[in-house]
Amino acid sequence: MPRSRSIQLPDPVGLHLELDRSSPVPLYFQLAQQVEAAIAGGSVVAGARLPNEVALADQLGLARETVRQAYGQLTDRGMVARKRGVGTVVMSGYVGRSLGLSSLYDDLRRANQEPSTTVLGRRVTPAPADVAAALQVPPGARVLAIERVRYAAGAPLGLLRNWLPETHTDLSATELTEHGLYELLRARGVRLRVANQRVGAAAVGARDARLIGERRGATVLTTERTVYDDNGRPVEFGRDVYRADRYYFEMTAAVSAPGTRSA
Amino acid sequence: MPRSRSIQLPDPVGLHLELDRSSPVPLYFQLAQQVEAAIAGGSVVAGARLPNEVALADQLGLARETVRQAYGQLTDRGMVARKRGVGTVVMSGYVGRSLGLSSLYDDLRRANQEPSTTVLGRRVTPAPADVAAALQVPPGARVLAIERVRYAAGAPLGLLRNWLPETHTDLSATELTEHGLYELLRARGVRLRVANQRVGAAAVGARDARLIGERRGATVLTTERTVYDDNGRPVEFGRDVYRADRYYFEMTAAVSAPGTRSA
DNA sequence: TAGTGGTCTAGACCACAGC
DNA sequence: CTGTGGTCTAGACCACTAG
Repeated sequence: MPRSRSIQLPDPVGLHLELDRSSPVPLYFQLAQQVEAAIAGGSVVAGARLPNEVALADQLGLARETVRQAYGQLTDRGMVARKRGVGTVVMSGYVGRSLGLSSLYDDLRRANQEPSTTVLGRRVTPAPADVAAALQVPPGARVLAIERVRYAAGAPLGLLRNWLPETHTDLSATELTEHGLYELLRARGVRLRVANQRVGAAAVGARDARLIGERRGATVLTTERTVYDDNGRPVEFGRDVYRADRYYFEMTAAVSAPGTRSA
Repeated sequence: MPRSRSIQLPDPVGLHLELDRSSPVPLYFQLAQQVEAAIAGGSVVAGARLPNEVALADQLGLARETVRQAYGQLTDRGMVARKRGVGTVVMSGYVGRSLGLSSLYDDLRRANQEPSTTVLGRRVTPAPADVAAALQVPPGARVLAIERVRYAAGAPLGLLRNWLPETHTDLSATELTEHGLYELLRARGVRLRVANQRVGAAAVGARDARLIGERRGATVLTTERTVYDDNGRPVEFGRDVYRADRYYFEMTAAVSAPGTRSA
């Protein structure tokens, strides 16, 4: 039985962490980011134990709750699992790409797939009934309808159709060609909060097929999505169609239950 | 009619909440559940403002952080949005069904669709290479392979194929007919923590088509999934095939960023 | 029994929104 | 300015796991 300073079997991992107390970025967030980077970067292996809360709080001069908040964030994202009496362990199988509000554009860019976009159409038009319902505007209200094709590695990946309420009818085709839609909205001060998405499969129609370089009737992945801002107002409704041979969704879900604090 | 206190425009909603301090269920969790029930039950409408933290903490005799933890949980699930200087507002468009570890079985039961299951096969077999990799066992290791068809409203919905590591090779066909797989695992003390899932679309093969009452080549929604327990060990690998005309995935995602605390 | 996370408290100060 | 949530502290006590 080892006395004071010797370490046990699954020894806590060594991390060099540096917090900037003068930064506007919250301390718990800085900490979470750095630990996440260590995990994603491979410098902390799956199965490794992270330092316990008390020790880490002490080492960093933080309160224990602050460390817990950071660790809790990693728990929510499924990067680590925590158990009483045991510790905080790095999960295996983390794919990193939970279904956030990052657009496909962001995803691909991250994967160095060099995505590009062609804007097929951009016009202000009266909202069809289903779009109006999703955007919570009166049927026939002016909305911006956008149609784009996304390419990756030079070949078409999917067809993106978006509708935006009147507030953003001034988005230009140029902007849309060069930036992701959510990126543009964020730049305009829109704070995206929640997305509801429905993912299904279908046989593609003739026109859509042509646009994405498929045969009519080919299998495609379809999504329908409404995104809300922090006022709870719908800011985008989208219907996308992806080539099944070139795209899939990947997501990570972590359970939440008592004993599985969110922070 | 309440007191003659003059309220502002979007007045905080009235909730009758009761906490049981002697319960083993954490206070923040009880609170979150009750508020969620009020929202889901429609007694609190989208756009309504919830009581502010300080007032609610005072009313319930809780510390503010405890109330924050409850509200934070609702924020994570996309049910409410919170803004400094404004308050906590119930989001519209909440579908309730974020991609947790609930099985399709659970989902359908919740929707009163009366699901049923037929176990087509259940055998212990050497793990194929891909399954072994996902379950992190040596290729050829003994695993339990299950094949089931899920029915809803009397018609086949999808084909479920699961592989479990040696620990649970004793699950019986009877059990699997009567209970969801995750339900059975939980009953055995397995604590599911994280799932990685990949959703795609494909044209169904001849054998699978027959099993789900489709024509060969019909469009199906496919998923591939690994579920991990709280030790970070894989406890299930699954490949499912759903009829595209009868099933889709629906999920809610909430953004996380500083200023959007997880709790 | 010792080590770990889980819950909860009672404060403090700050940042942002809206009047 | 006031009201709201966002962050942080420094404790306390409890519950679970492992040796």
